[in-house]
Amino acid sequence: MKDRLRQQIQAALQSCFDAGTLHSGTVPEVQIEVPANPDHGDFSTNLAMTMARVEKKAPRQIAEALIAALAESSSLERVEIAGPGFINFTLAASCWYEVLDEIVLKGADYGRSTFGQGHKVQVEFVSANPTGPLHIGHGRGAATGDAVAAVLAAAGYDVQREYYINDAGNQMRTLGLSLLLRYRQLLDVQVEFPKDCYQGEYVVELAREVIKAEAGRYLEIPEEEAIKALGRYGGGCILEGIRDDLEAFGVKLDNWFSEQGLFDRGEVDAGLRLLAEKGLTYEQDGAVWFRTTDFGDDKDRVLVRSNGETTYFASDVAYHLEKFGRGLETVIDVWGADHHGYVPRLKAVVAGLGRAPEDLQVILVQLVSLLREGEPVAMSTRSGEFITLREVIEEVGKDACRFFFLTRRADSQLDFDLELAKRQSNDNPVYYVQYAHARVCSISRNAVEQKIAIPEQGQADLSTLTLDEELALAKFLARYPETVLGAARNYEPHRIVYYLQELAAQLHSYYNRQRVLVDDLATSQSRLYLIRSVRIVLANALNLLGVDAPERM
RNA sequence: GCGCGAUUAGCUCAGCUGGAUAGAGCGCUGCCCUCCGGAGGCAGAGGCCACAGGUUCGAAUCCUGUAUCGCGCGCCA
Repeated sequence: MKDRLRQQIQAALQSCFDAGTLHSGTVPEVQIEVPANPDHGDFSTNLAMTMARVEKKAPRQIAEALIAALAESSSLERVEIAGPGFINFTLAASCWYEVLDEIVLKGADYGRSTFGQGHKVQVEFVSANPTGPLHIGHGRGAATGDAVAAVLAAAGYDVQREYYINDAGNQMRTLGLSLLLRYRQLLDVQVEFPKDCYQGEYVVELAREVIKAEAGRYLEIPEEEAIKALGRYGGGCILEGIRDDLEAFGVKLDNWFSEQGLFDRGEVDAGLRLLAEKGLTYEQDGAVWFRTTDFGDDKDRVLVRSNGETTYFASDVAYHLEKFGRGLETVIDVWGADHHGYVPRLKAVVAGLGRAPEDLQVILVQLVSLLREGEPVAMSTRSGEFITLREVIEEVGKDACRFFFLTRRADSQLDFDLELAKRQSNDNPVYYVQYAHARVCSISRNAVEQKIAIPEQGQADLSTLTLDEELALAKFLARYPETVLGAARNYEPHRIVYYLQELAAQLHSYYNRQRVLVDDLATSQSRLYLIRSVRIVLANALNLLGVDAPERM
């Protein structure tokens, strides 16, 4: 709708140039927006004001010339100049009826676009170390990454969802050691359990399983060997648990990428060599450094420690080299906000690899504070008393959990109240939105019972949809595709959440004011057609968030 | 100390990349079920968009400075 109007305006502009009523000759970008105030029409443009300078003419004069040149069009009901020089357009109702036909025609595809067609992007998210179960913060990262990926896919991008498994660093040794120590304790060997080992109860449980399966075998073999084996075993078990949790959370990854694999294939060495060849590294104090300061970082970073071990950062060089080697054009990493200091150095990596820094996008996800009836729920990773994602899913359900995680922009802190998330009332936005969907389904069921046929695509006589709130609904539905696109381009899935809440509100309001099923058959049918469109958009939007659209609740 | 991010209604937050009279939910006040699901709706009160400058036709939005808060600053991952 907006695009069509834009073309009309551009054509009018061109004919103004041809006729000499305007003479700057350059067609600027035509910005069209939906005015906040409905009295200002369906769309408005500030074109006359932005052109005032080059045209050396008053905005209103420019606007008049433009309007005069606008081709006669049945779709434009009213065009007027307002305020300092806005041009406001009001479209005929028939335009909005077409939107409904389009929605019903496209169904689940309504809202999808080809904007990103041909572009390969990857969203890497969660990527929690396999040293402990996923906690609530990982859950927010998962919901965010998954929704960003979904929104990008809807915008036409070719999207991969990936989990990077940190299975190569020191933390795997620490896990092995923690496991071995718990194992010894369970077998009545007196040992001290150091602070920097993993404190969580899950380590004890893992140790118990090891005993069940292999009894006291690890008491006999050399310590380092036992640590290694147990680290590998424990990491594998924990990763399985993570997979299960993500599945329960409705997150499907396309790829699980192992850091260890980078070493096994020699890609870490290859990455280091590449940087060296480019002259981006140097040796100092026995360590190898990357000149990240050349690319705006605060200080240079170590790739290879003086003891010969590579750093996590070296793995990341290899990993991102590998990613771009796959033909990905944009790589999106979703991180906890406490890692924000890491952004400049990874941007430096990307630049050092010869890519534009924008080819790497980092989405920082802020902390989640867990509340219960407004009171903070204590959690501390250090003592091992954290709330796992699994527990929260089991308590409040996948849908409420995902929805709440996405109600705020990623980089703002989130208070997540468990009791509120479970409540089944209008305090709770998840139910509010899902209920709108269920309500529409319920009305449709009643229609079927009353033998009122819901019109097929294109078969509805919509001229009975004359009420303001009906046209407002259609207009709002028309904005869904651009909402999806905006969410994709900005990596901001919360825009979908706000859209949903607004759409649900309009639907509930309409429901309370008007009956859908009335005595007049034509009116009933056109209204059924309208709410059918609403249902489609609600379902599509919820689907992007990974939240179910129930027919009954 | 340096860097990053924030600051919008009593509370929690949006604000469509610079537009017209700044919005929503919660909370508060008062209403609406002879009605397709009240898990709902309507109305009201509530604002110096942290502060001070600047950019321009126009600023919550962009720039500079100040204040306050959060986070980060290892040859850890």
